[in-house]
Amino acid sequence: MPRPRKFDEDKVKAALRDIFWKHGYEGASYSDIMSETGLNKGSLYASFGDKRTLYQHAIANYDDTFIAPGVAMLRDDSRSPAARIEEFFNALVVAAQTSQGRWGCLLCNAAVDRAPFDPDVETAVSASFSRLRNAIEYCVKDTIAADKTDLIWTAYFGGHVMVKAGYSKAMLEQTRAQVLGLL
Amino acid sequence: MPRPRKFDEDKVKAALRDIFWKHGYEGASYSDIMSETGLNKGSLYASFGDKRTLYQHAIANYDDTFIAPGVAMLRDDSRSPAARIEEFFNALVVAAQTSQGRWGCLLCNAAVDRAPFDPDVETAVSASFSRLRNAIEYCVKDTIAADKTDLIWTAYFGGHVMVKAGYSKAMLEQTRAQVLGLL
DNA sequence: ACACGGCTTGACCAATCGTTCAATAAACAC
DNA sequence: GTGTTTATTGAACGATTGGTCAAGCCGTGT
Repeated sequence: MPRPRKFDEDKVKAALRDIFWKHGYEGASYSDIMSETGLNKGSLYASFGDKRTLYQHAIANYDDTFIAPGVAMLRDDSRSPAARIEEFFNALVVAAQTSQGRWGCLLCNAAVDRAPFDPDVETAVSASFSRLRNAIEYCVKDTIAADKTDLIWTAYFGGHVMVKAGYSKAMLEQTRAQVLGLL
Repeated sequence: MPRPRKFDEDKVKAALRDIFWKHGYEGASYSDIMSETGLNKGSLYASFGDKRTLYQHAIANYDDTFIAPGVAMLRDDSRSPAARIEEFFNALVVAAQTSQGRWGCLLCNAAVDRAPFDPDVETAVSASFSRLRNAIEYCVKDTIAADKTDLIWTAYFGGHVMVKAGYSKAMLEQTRAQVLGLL
């Protein structure tokens, strides 16, 4: 049998996610990728493929790590819809005051800087977006904001743009309050 | 007296705006810039400066051409607030069905892919963003949505993210309708 | 102990990146 | 026409880009 790999595949994928999250697709170079993953190009190509494929792994890992739990939280009927939406928008407030938060949302970044040039990215991003939309729809379906799913949904991603533009925690708290005012 | 320039400065700036709008900062190469502006590198450097400066010209031109008229429209008291907000969000619906619309919003793109790495971009983008926010605030100040300025504002830019992610006209019409439902 | 075969390494590739610059072209003042 | 001054040109720069590959390493099954 062959020599086994000496790296942890999940750790490498998490590193890839963080690199592209922070630098964007074009902004992430192989020297960044090599130093952050601890692998060199040969191993990266042999194990994962080219840069486009690395980026797809990053998006998939982001979806697993951040989007899926968010969807589950929004669909958790044991808490009130308002509490769930509040927690959802808390992510924006927290993002505005942490350095990692300033990376924004990887899906949002991918939609802006990569989706127009890579159909696979467009497919993956819009799939995650839609899953989140459906979770919001489910969460608010029995409230007076039942007909405001898309508004809440787009405001959330707009908030991530504001975070990247440098707006403060206070501004995002206002947005959160106004969303909560809908229900 | 010196030899006069043989290019139209405004046309070059408009070309710069379109190039960065379409390709992003890192995605726009000098071969793109040269072919679209009709100038070669030497002239570009002599007349405008380095790539960072070219990008600033692009943002300034976008602000003049698209943001300033939008601000004026939102502040035009001769029409109803609802009509003005509707026209404002029409831009998203139109964007979703035209190829140029798929470029998204240059400010939004700049916030995502460049603001975190260039303080001058962050300053310019957040200034334009805030001008738009204030115009929305002015527009809705005497309506029942007077306390929903930030929600409308973030939803607008979130909508541009959705356009880049490939969502259809129908989806953005829904968002527009839900925004109009606020007032 | 030995040989097999995938894993890892680092040098190497052509292409392109943003930038610079010396040489040439051209319009004005005289 | 001549001289001055700036605009334009295109070649060249070093650095870096994403990608390849042959050589050696090393855990495994026999």
